[in-house]
Amino acid sequence: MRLTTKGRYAVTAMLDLALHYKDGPITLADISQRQGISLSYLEQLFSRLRKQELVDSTRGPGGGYRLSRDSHEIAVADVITAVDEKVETTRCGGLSNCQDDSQCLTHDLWTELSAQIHDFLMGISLGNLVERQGVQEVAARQEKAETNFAMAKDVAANS
Amino acid sequence: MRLTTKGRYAVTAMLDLALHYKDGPITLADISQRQGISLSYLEQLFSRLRKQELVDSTRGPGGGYRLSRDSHEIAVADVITAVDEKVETTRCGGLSNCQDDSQCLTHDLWTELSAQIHDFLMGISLGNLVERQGVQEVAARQEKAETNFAMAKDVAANS
DNA sequence: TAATACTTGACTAAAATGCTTGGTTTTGTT
DNA sequence: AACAAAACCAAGCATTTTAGTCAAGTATTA
Repeated sequence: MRLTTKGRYAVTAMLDLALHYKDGPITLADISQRQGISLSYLEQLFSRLRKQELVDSTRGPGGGYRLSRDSHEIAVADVITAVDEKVETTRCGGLSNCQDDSQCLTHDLWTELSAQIHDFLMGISLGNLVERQGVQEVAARQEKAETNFAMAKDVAANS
Repeated sequence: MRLTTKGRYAVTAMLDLALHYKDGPITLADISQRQGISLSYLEQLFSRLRKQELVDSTRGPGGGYRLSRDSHEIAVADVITAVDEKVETTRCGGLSNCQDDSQCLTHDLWTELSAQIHDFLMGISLGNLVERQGVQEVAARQEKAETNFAMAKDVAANS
């Protein structure tokens, strides 16, 4: 399980789809504009996302992409593994060409940790994030308002 | 919070240190041989680990590295952030140069997810992993013993 | 039939990766 | 004092990955 900017772009784009689910098919041009990701890079990402059947595409005018299933049925881990091609993580190939016990030991430890991270991300769905945001949005607005207020006070004090 | 091969190398090396904690200072040459990581790459990684005060070094013959504190006091997240230099993750700089609400929304969502991953990895210490392995090691040995026994029986049966 | 939208592939600049080489210090041992 | 084992440092380098661009398509439908 890797976690790079590539995966972040994919997750961000998928979240955009989840947020605009009701608006029918979403064009990549829309996502590109909203999220500041280049159109052709999105095309690459969505090619993989479609092959993994995470999104459905509609061609022609009025077409675009939409999530293939409910946002609660798509885990963050699904999105990340879809765009990150497999990299051979184990140097010993998972079998018995290890040099000594120590090597296998730490490899096992890493494998276990990696599995835990994967499980963790499997437990978080796109819908999950969007929902949580719905709740926090209010709090965030309030906090922002407070900050703005504090800053305004500072400005006033320094003038 | 990124999660790349670089971080994996660092965690693997630190786990090696944790496992050989009793053997006094561990040389990078030892880790290099055991874990199959090049010496100079380890030097780069440990330069950062030392600056973050995750390891103590001793120079001269008989020297080497050891964990700066108990393996339970070092989180996996500590190790990963030590070797991964900061990358600007937010396109809008965290402030108000976002184009519209949608952009900020998904950025917030990603930030939240990233924070969750970080928290998760903060909750896992090196000692934690080693302990868990300690439990599994016995099981592995037993399984191995059983296999050896079965193989010995086969050999006996075929003679 | 033209516009819209998706597909494919070749290409690229920049960054990251993993390593090499060639040192310099520091320090225990002989 | 000489030596060797180690940490430390820095420049450079080949390869891969990233994050795109560009161009030339194909499919769909107003």
